[in-house]
Amino acid sequence: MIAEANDIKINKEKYEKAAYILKAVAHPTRLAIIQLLDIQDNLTVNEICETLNCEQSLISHHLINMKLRGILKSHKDGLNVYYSLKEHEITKLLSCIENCECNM
Amino acid sequence: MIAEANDIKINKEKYEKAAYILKAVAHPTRLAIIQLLDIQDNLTVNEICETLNCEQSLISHHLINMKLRGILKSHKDGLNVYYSLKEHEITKLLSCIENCECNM
DNA sequence: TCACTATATGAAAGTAGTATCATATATTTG
DNA sequence: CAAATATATGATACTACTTTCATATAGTGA
Repeated sequence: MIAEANDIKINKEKYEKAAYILKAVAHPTRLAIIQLLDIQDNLTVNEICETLNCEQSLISHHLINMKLRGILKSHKDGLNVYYSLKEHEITKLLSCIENCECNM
Repeated sequence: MIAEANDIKINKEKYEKAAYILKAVAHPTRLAIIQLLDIQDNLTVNEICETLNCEQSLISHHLINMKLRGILKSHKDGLNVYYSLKEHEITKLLSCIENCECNM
């Protein structure tokens, strides 16, 4: 067994947490939402739907799920609910993948 | 519609590719495999199984899938198949997520 | 060649994620 | 209060992913 192998077992929980976040992001529409909210904070559900040309209910499911996982935050004002990234840091996932040659 | 919105539509293919890679990685065992191979190249299937305390066939499925997606590479020598990361760059995904506060 | 080991394969079962639709809730305006 | 609008919810169907198991393949050494 290699040197740091034990660390890897111990880090099981770390990998579970990371996978939980990665799963929430590993979807084309979700990535588009993240990119969109990186460019501009506080977009309404409708604005996101229109921009991505996607049905309201589906976008709502995506948004709520990502909020649940701590990727997005939202606040309500009147009829509208405004969504933003909780951390712009998350967009680095995308650039990280773009820098990888693995998808060639 | 906001300024760069068209770019986001145009980048649809980019998001699909990125999601394809992210999906391959968004699993605790796969993350552990990646971390393991980051520490040490050229591990056999059995070494990985033993270290992660996981069944051979399951690990094999994971490895083959990640190889298919260009995340891993392998070469055979005798009975053994040695797997490595195709790009160590991919491990930055993990550190990127760790730096995010989203999973708190 | 036979037995042994390492890995891969493929089917089946189990589980999780995604899309769709109909409808509920909440807010605003007339 | 009724109508209109924005968003959320929940059930269902659909699709994709994961695990398990039995077995195949391929290489090694007696």
